[in-house]
Amino acid sequence: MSSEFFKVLADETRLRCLSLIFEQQDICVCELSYALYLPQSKISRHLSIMKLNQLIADRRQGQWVLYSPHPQVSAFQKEIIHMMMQEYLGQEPFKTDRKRLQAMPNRPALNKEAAYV
Amino acid sequence: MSSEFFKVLADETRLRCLSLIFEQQDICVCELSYALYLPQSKISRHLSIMKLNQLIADRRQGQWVLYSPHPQVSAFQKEIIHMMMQEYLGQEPFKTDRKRLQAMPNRPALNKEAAYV
DNA sequence: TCCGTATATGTGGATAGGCGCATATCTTAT
DNA sequence: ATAAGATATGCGCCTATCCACATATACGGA
Repeated sequence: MSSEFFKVLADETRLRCLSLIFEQQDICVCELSYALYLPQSKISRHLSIMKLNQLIADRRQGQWVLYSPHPQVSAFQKEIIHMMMQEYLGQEPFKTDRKRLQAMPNRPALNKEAAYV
Repeated sequence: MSSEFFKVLADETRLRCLSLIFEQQDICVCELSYALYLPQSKISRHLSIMKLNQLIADRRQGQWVLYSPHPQVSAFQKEIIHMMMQEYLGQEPFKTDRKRLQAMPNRPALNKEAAYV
């Protein structure tokens, strides 16, 4: 169905998560939950929808599950996601999401290189 | 809400109508209904959603109501709509919609210049 | 092994969205 | 005035979607 992709984008929580994932490349659920200030279960469910639709991929990194852009996102989808980011990153609630993430103490994903050792 | 625009795009019937409207500039409900082979009431309702969201505008032309791209569609929205068209026009059901429209007998909008006289 | 942290998911409830059918309104032609 | 075509919308139904809360599972450290 041609509208599937847009259905995935038709929720603000998903747009907020998606933009952080495409920015950070690797980010875990608790970071998203902290940045968006929303319950973990809500974040997790939206991530699973985007994962089912092949927009994002996940891999376990010890205690955490890191989410990243799916390697098979089409050029079309990538372009739209980037345009969406260009349009919205300067606005609320996207701006505050970034402020909160920056201010998060002990961000797990920042230690992901260390975790490889 | 940042996801409003994508909500409007999250329905295949609306994408099919929208692409015809942006292609034809002026098209009436019965033409869309004929091209998409869907009940008039269904088309009409989806048009009203897109009109509410300022993606399309309508004006009465005698017996018909002609729909066209809304003059205040943002650059962002316009780009996404054009990318959507580039992505989908080569596919079904978009292709068949165009075939049916081309084959429609007595297309009202084709006489719109005559109607001005 | 036991605990704390991180994540996913079952469940039920509330709401939104889409649909078909019938009907009201508007316009033109007879 | 009446009829026919074009369009919008009220209504009820059904399904999808979103949510909060609780719970299950997985992992790492003590």
